[in-house]
Amino acid sequence: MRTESKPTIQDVAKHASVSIATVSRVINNQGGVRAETEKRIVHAIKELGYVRNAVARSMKKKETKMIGIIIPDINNPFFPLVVSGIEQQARKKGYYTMLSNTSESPIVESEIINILVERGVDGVVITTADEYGKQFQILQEQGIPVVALDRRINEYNFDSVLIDNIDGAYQATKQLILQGHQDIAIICGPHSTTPGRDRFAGYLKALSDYEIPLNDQFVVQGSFSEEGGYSATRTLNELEVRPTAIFSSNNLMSIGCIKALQDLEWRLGEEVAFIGFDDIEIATFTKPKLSVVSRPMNALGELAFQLLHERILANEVFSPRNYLLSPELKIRESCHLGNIRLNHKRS
Amino acid sequence: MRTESKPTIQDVAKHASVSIATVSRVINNQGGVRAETEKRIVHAIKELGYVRNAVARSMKKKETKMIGIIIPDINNPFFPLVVSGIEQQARKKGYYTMLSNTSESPIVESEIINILVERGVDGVVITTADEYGKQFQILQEQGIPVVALDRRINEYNFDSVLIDNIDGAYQATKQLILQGHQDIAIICGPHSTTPGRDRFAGYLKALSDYEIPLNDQFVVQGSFSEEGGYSATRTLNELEVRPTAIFSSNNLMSIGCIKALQDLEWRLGEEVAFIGFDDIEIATFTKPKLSVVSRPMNALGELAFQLLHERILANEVFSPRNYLLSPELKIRESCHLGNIRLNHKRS
DNA sequence: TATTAAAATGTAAACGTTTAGATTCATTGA
DNA sequence: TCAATGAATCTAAACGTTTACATTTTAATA
Repeated sequence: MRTESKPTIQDVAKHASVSIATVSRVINNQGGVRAETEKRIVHAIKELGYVRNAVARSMKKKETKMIGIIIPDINNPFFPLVVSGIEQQARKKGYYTMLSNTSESPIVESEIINILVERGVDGVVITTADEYGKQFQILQEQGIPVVALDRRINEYNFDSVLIDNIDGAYQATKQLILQGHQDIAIICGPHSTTPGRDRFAGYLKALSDYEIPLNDQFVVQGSFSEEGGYSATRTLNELEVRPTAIFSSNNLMSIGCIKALQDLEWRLGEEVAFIGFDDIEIATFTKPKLSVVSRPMNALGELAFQLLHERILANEVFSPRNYLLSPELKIRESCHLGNIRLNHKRS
Repeated sequence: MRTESKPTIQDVAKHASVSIATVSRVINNQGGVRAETEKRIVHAIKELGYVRNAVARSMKKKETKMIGIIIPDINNPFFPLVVSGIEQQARKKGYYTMLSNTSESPIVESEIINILVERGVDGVVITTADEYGKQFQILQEQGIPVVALDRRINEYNFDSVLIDNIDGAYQATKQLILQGHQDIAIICGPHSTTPGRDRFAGYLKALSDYEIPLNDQFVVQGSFSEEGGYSATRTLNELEVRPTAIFSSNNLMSIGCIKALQDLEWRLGEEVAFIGFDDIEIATFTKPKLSVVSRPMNALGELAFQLLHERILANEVFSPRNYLLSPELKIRESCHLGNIRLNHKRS
C-alpha cells in the first residue's frame, strides 16, 4: 500500500511536461497560465493523486495559517462554546485552528506553548492555567500574537477579552441582598486565577455597598470543579449558623453544590437560595430553576479571534487592547425570597 | 519588536563556532558531542533565544508527530470526554493532537481532512458526519492511518472503535418491557448515521423478542439535537394514545425530551417512563433520576489512539481491527413501573 | 515579413532542518 | 614517536515548496 512515496510538484511537472514554477502557479491559482497548459496540469494532479505539501509550503512562506487555541478544561462546557465562536470566525478568514487542552496543568500548558511555537502558529488564543507563569516569554520573544481569553495574563502586554467578573458577582450578590438575604455565602474558586479573585471582589463590594458585614465563615474556597463545589457546600452545611443564600463562583462548582444540597437534604429554594456563575444545562431542570450569571461565550470567542487576526495582519506594533464584556444576570427562581428569612440552626 | 528574523540553527552554529550538524546533534540530544562543546552550544541557544523550527524538521523527517482528531459536535459533552481519552494517551507517546470540529457538516469535514492531509498528520481519529462520503479517499491514497470512532466508515477498511448501539438500545428497551411497559416509543436519530440506525434496530429487536407489535406512531425521528428531541416529544404527546415509556436515542435529544415533558406537563415517572442513551449531567437532577445507557467514553478514546499508534508504527499492512465496546445500563428511577400501567387518553 | 510588446513558461536559489559519509582530533599501545 | 583506533566534528546534499528573474513563445503592429 505504502509503496512509492507521495508525488511531489516535480512529478506533476514531469507528467505534464512543464516546469515546477508553472505547476505552482496553477496550484495557487495565480493566473498567467494558458488554459490548455492548466488543463494538462490539473489532469496530471488528478492522475497522480498529488496533494500540496503544506509543511514545505509553510516553510517557504513562513506562515502557517494556523492559530492555536489553548483551553484549560475541555470538559467544562463553557469552553467548547467559546471555541465554537473562535473557530467560526477563523474559518471565515481562512485560518485553521488547533485546539489543545491543558487540564489546568501549567506544565502541560508550557509544553503546548512550546510545541505551538515550534510549529510556527500565526497566533494563539489562550485561557491560561497560570496567570503568573513564565511560559509566555517565548511567545513574546518570537513576536507571535496572543490574545488572553477569560483569564488575564499578567506582566505581558497581550490583547485580552475578559468578562467583567467583578460586576457579575456584584449583580448576583446584590440580587440576593435585595431579595432580603443577609447571610450570604460565597463558594470561591482559586485565588490564583482572575475569575477566582474578581468574583470574590464583586461579592465583597456588594456586601459593603449594602453595609452587610463580612462573615468569614461564609467564605469557602475550592478548585473550579464539581468536587470543589460539593465539599464547599458540605462545609457550609456544617456551620453553627448556616447561610440563607449561596453564591457559587463557577459552573462546575454549581453542579457540585446542587448535588450536595440534594445529598444533604438542604432544601434549595426553601432553606437556601442560590445564584451561580455561568448558565448550565441543569439550571432549568432543578426545582426551583437556578438563577445564574450568564457569560456571552460565543461573543467572547468571536472577539478574541478578531483581535488576533488584526494583530496577525498588522505590521507595526500597537498597544494592547483590553475588552471587558459584561455578563448578564438571568433571574429564574432559586434566588427568590421564598420563605427563607431567618437563620436556621442545624437540625 | 519583530525586527530581525528568528535565529536559525545556522546562527547558533556561528555563535558557538561549530557546524550546524553538531548543533543539530545537541538539539536532538543524540550524544557524541563533547561536554564542553555542548555547553557552548546550549549557551548560544539560550542567548539567541533559538527555537527549533518544527516545520523544517517535519519536512526533512517526513513525520509530524501530530494526529488529527475530527469530531462532529464539540458542544456535545460526549466528545470532549472521548477527546480527553485520546489526548491523554497521545501525550504519553509524544504525539500532539489537533482537534477539529465539523459541526456535523460533511463539507467542513471534507475541508478539514484535506487540510490535515496537506499538513501531513501522522494519523487521524474521526467521528464522521457522513459515513458514505468520498472524503476519505485522500486519506487512503496517502496511506494515512485512520481510526473510525463511534461512527462506522463504510467502504473503507479503516480500524474502528464503536459502541454496540444495538445492544445498548436492546438493553434499554428490554428493561422498559420488563418493567411492564408495552407502549414504548423511540425517539430516533437520523437513519443516515450508524448510531441512528443501530439504536432503532436494538429497539426493534427487543420488541420482537418479547412479542410486542411495533406501533409506527411510536417511532419518531429527529436530528441529534435538543430541538430534535423536543419536537419529537411534542409529536408523541399529541398522539391519540400516548406511549407509557420513551426511549431517547441520544444525549442531546434526551435533554430536549425532558424539557418538552416539563413544558407539556407530561409527568415523568408518573405518566411516562424514560430511558435515554448516554449519561448526562441532568440525569441525576431530575425527579425521578433518569435511567440511561452509558458509554465508556474515556476507554473509547484511549483504545482509538492505541490502534492508531500501532498503525503509525507498523510498516507492513495488516487487516483492519474492529472493536465493539458494550455500553452499560444504569438503572436509576425513571424507568420504574411506578403507577404507569395503562394508556392514557389525551387530557 | 520583421519588430516589438506582452504573455507564458522556465531556471535556480532560497526556506531551516537532518543525516550520510568524510574529515579531523585526541588517545592509546607498541 | 608513530600508527591505529575511536570519538568528535564537519561538509554537503537532500526534503518540497515559492518566487524573483531570465528566457521563450505568442500576438499585435508596422
